[in-house]
Amino acid sequence: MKAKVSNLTSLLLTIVDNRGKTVPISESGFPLIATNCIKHSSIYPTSENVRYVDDKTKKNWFRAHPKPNDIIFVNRGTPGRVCLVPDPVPFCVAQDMMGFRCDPEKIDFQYLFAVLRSDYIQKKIENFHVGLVIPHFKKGDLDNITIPRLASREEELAVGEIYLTLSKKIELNNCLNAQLEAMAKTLYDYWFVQFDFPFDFAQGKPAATGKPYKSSGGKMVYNPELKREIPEGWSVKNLNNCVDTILDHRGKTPKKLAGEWCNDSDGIIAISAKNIKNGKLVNLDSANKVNNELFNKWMPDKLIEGDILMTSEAPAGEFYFILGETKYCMSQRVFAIRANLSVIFPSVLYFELSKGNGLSQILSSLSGSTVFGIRQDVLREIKVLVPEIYLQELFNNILLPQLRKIEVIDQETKCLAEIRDWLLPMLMNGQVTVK
DNA sequence: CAGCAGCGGTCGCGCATAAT
DNA sequence: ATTATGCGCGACCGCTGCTG
Repeated sequence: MKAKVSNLTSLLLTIVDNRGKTVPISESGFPLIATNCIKHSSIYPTSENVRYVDDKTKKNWFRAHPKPNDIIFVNRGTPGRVCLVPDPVPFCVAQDMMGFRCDPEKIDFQYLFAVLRSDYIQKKIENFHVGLVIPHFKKGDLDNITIPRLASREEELAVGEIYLTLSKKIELNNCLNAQLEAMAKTLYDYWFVQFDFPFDFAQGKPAATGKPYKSSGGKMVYNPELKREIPEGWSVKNLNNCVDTILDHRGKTPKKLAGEWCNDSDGIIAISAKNIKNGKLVNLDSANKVNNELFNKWMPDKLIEGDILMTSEAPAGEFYFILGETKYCMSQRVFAIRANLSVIFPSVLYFELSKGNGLSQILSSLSGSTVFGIRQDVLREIKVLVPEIYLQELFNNILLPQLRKIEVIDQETKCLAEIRDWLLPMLMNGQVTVK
């Protein structure tokens, strides 16, 4: 039986298109999103690097604005990436993308959205790339994109809804984690930046049930190294004096170790700077891998729980706290900082470096001509605020379970995404049907 | 010879303009 | 006016070759 297909353009009522002209930007106003906001990791556009347009521009400048449930399609850069437009519409769209409005008589947007995100369509779109330097998808080629159709609109809607339900659960998880992370940061700020950690003044020591230290008049002492007051009894040390070791395998390549990258699914992931972003490991699918033999040669000293991964350049100063899975190979541009447990808890050091006094020092210590980075000897000189050990323990007891929970939720999210992307093609070709 | 700093090249993005 | 593509830059990537 010949599979049913529809021409993409025949399914659309309108195409919102503001390509070819540059939107006048203002300091504030209504958000304007660019192609970098359209990612398959999110149903709706993200708001990274958003710019703004004023009211007048919003009203008069655009040819058209997207409406809720339109599908935003990227034309240039990574052509074919799509996101849905939420209700109400919280942005205008800049150049290099188009908004598809489905004809409800002909197709449900949920289904078209899922299909457009499938590997099948994404690969098709790749074949139409033009442009010598930057891949570009021509509007005219939309006519060449055919959308596979199922036996009935009900089935199509069900497929679209499965895709969206899984995607929404993934977003919910991400949202939950963002909140957990924000809570952790708030606690850190409250205790170690504002110094309002709980303190039992009668006993003269930190206690979970105590009063906020600084605002209750706890004694502060001026510290010349940090150039500000810190609680009495705390110290400031060079990072060098807070670590057991700093693992550094930058510059190692498989060739040098008489091996090669291995693409087996059971290979060990080699993490480079590009894989660490905002406290998470990212894009691990595209990371290089090594086999066990090479791994042992490369990393005689393995990573352990509590190690802090930090990028050294391009960009410098991204962090990841290792919990749970530790079997990673350290590739280019990554240090692993291992806390000296008699001085500082790893969780405290992680927050101090990535959120507290560390990051600004790291960023101001960068050097280099083409690529900016930090040298290991400079990194070791970074000043670290070391709280009283008992307070560190209190903090760690609260934070560690929370960080673990975040890790577990991230794993679940990853799993859901795998299921979704594995299921979609089978739903599309009718191998699996929804009843 | 191992460790590691940083170089040269590519990619993708925002924007502008050439082509139609 | 609309559509296609060139330009320049910063982010990023893999690797080379210097140095102790």
